Amino acid sequence: MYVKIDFSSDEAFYIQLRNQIIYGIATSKIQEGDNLPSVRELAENIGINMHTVNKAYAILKQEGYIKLDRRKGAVIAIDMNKLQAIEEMKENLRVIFAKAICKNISCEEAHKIVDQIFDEFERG
Amino acid sequence: MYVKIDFSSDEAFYIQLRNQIIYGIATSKIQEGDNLPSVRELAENIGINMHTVNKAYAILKQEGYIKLDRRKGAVIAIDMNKLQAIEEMKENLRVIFAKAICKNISCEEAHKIVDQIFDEFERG
DNA sequence: GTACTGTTATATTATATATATAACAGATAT
DNA sequence: ATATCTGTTATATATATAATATAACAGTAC
Repeated sequence: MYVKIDFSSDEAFYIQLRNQIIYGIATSKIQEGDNLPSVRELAENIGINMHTVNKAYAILKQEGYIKLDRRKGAVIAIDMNKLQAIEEMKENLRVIFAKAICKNISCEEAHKIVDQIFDEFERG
Repeated sequence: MYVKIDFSSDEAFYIQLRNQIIYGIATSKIQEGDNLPSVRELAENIGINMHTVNKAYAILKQEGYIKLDRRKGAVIAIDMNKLQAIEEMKENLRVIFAKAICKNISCEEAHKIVDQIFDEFERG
């Protein structure tokens, strides 16, 4: 599970880090029960501050992707509240597909792209 | 075309405003050639600062949703660069569907939700 | 001229981001 | 017991972004 931060990106480090860990779970590079590096170790590896990693972990915990174990540290543990996850997904998709409609992207084209992305993740 | 800002939201005012104008275009409440209210007028109506509205307009212009006419002010004018729009859409969808896969939402379920959202916009 | 556009400049306040140093409580191994 | 590892909390600082305020500018229109 390699993590790379784009220091020239306008996206906050802790958001980039959170997304990459979510990508790791989606592509099965890390899975339920696996433990993440400690905040200090990961911060050292990436070259960012410990508190920035800690913020990413805190958000992943709050969003239901990890749990924190005093012994093992941060452990992948998906909170499977599908209804809630679907509602949040819908809200995010509305903005994206509103843009798509403005740019004349059809529902069929959107479906093709959805398949493409799911394929990407399933192939790792 | 009514615009409402959620003052308690953690989303920036100018982002909320931009999104609502995009929703307006996607639902055909406003269309190609229509002009938006002036920055001062809209700011007054919503109860926010002129510069915040101006920022939203500047972004909408940069993203290819409006053009600025010295005479008419801001006018809806979609820049139809589909390839670019599709690439941007893909990038945004990756994060959302990575989350979906973590939360055990299937590709089929995603497709259903896509249809739902496109329906919402087409019905207005 | 007067009134309307978006735009720019300058300044201020508040919040978010990222860093740094330090300490704490619980777990673990030596 | 001591040392070492967890996440967590506290405090402080620097920087960037967001939102506001007041003011002016260059076109356009009546």
